[in-house]
Amino acid sequence: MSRPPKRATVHDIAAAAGVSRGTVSRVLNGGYVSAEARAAIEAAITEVGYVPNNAARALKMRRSQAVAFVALEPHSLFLDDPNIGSIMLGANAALSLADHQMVSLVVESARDTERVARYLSGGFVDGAIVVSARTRDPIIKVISELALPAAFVGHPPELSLPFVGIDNVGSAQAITARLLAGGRRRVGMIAAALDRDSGIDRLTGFKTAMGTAYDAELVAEVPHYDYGSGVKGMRALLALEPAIDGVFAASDAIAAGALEALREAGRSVPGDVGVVGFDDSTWAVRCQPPLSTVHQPAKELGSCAAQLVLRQLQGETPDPGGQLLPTPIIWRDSA
Amino acid sequence: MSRPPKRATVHDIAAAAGVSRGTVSRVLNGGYVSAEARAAIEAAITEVGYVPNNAARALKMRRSQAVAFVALEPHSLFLDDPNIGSIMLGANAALSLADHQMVSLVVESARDTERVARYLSGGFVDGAIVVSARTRDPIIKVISELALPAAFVGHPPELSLPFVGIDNVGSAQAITARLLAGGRRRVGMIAAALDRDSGIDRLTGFKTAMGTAYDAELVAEVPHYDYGSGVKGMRALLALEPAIDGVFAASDAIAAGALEALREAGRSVPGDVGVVGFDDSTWAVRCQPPLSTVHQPAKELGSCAAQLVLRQLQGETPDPGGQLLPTPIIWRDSA
DNA sequence: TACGAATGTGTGAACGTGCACACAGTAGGA
DNA sequence: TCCTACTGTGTGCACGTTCACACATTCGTA
Repeated sequence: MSRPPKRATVHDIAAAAGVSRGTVSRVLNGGYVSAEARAAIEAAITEVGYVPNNAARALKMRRSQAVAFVALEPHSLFLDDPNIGSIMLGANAALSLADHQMVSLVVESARDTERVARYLSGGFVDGAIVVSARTRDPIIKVISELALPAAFVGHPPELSLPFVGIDNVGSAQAITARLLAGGRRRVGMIAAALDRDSGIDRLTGFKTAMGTAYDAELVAEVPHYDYGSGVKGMRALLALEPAIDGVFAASDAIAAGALEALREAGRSVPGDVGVVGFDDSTWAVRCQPPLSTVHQPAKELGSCAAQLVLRQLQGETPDPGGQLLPTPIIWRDSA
Repeated sequence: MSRPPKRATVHDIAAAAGVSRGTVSRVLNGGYVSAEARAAIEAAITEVGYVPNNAARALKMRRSQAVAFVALEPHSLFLDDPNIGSIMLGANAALSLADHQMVSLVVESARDTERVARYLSGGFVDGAIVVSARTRDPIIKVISELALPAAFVGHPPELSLPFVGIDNVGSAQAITARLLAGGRRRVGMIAAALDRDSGIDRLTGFKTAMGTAYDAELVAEVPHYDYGSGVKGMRALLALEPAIDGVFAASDAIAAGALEALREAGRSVPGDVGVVGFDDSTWAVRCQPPLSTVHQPAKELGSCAAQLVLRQLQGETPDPGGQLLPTPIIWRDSA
């Protein structure tokens, strides 16, 4: 193992400028410094090529000015979820404004879990934004034990931890209601990810909107929010109820798959069957016909989560209730 | 600003176990320790709830066991590029095996550039993987000035820095050649991102394959690798040359857009027009018909870049020539 | 007996930073 | 004149860790 080359420190600056370390520190961090001393030190800084050592600063200050963005289940997140990129960019923008560095950590294997837990607890970050946490994930335990300032995107796994999310129940209910208002009689749902709260909540919203018309037979359960699941789910629904005339898909990707299955079966959309999705992702506009769907404010989710962490960093005790962002319904041609 | 709560240190362990700091350190890092002392210390560790302080360790060791994954231009990267997720996961897997933490940094604004440069130079990371670098990006300057062990995914912006990529020229040439072998006469290209080397190289490969049949008129230039650009590009080509019977799209997303424009124009694929893409992303299989395309080994690109950094961390001087990964052609139905 | 090697433990220093404190000089008001 | 306030600078210590070194004990062997 080779050690990195030695770099200039405040001592070197002080020696080059003919002052003491303290004065250099005051130039860097503010304080009473004479004009001559300041000029000499600033010249010395560029001369010796000084870059501050974050590790030393973090050790002394107990602050790293960095916030982790922890992506659990990144495999499905990065490959299927259309929102993760926007959430990250939203969080980064908010942290950037507060001069904090966002560092994304990916937890894929058990090995990752342990290492990330060490990383979070080791003083390299001041707080964490956690996406896609499942209840009882080991990372959550680490965060609450360390009392690390944190915010969750999505439903809170522990009631005491702050989070930001969307009202999956209400949104699902609203878009289903609008589908029904169009005069549809036999309306089904392709429900996905029923091991996640988002999946469960969307199903709950659907049930609520359907009321007495709800028929458990007309719910096709699929594992993931992806295109392939949509194709399979729609085929299953068509086999079960050929007279189906409306479908709420738990995601846009599923809806796109459903359109494909409907095309196979020779049904027209929205003529024979109305289809609505969820997410307002790139899928929605590229489908034929474009999807009516629920808009997810992904960027805002990211920036709100970042704000939640930043506020804790400033000593505020966060509102434990969490925060739900509005989700406008986008009406296009598919229903 | 509230300070985080005080946490247990090696001193606390030593006090609890009735030994000295040195012995605790030997338990943690290896060395001669008696069985009793070891047992007492291990009990004390769990008792006081000790977690090592990375900042202090990094300061002393001049090693953080972390490698940065720097995403430049994340806006287009995270929203348009289908490969970035796989590249990240590949890099993370390789780093994870070597017990290194991957930390992703996003550079979107000028403010980010400066902060990330500080972060990279501050001792929080031992090396960096850089994706989507443009020549003369300020980050590149920082990396080469600091002599930070680094690897680039994509073409090298400086010839002296190691990189891993694919042979864009050769791949574009190969798939165009196979398109021509099918008997197509009037073959065009939708070329994108001509300010990036990948975009330029794919165009060069196309020209080479076309040889004397190359007609600059039949190249539609579009800004990005996305769906919308594909629709516009194909419309332009159709307007220019209604008899066009083959198209090489610079990405799968563009190819998908081209299919849409062809459907609008009432052309059948692959009957009237053959279409090939690039990337082998999720677009390729969800299109109707599925796309013939060039497979990008995204996961391998990530893991190779990680290896390149890890090897430098172990003192090897890297092969400055870079490394090109094979890109198999996937033949489906679109041509 | 004496010596070196192997095993086990404690102490001091250092990594680079920021801050509390001490100290010096000047100015202003009671 | 003395006390206080303000400006400017230097010194020592602490953050939590690792490592070199010193020291102690046991054992095998010349």
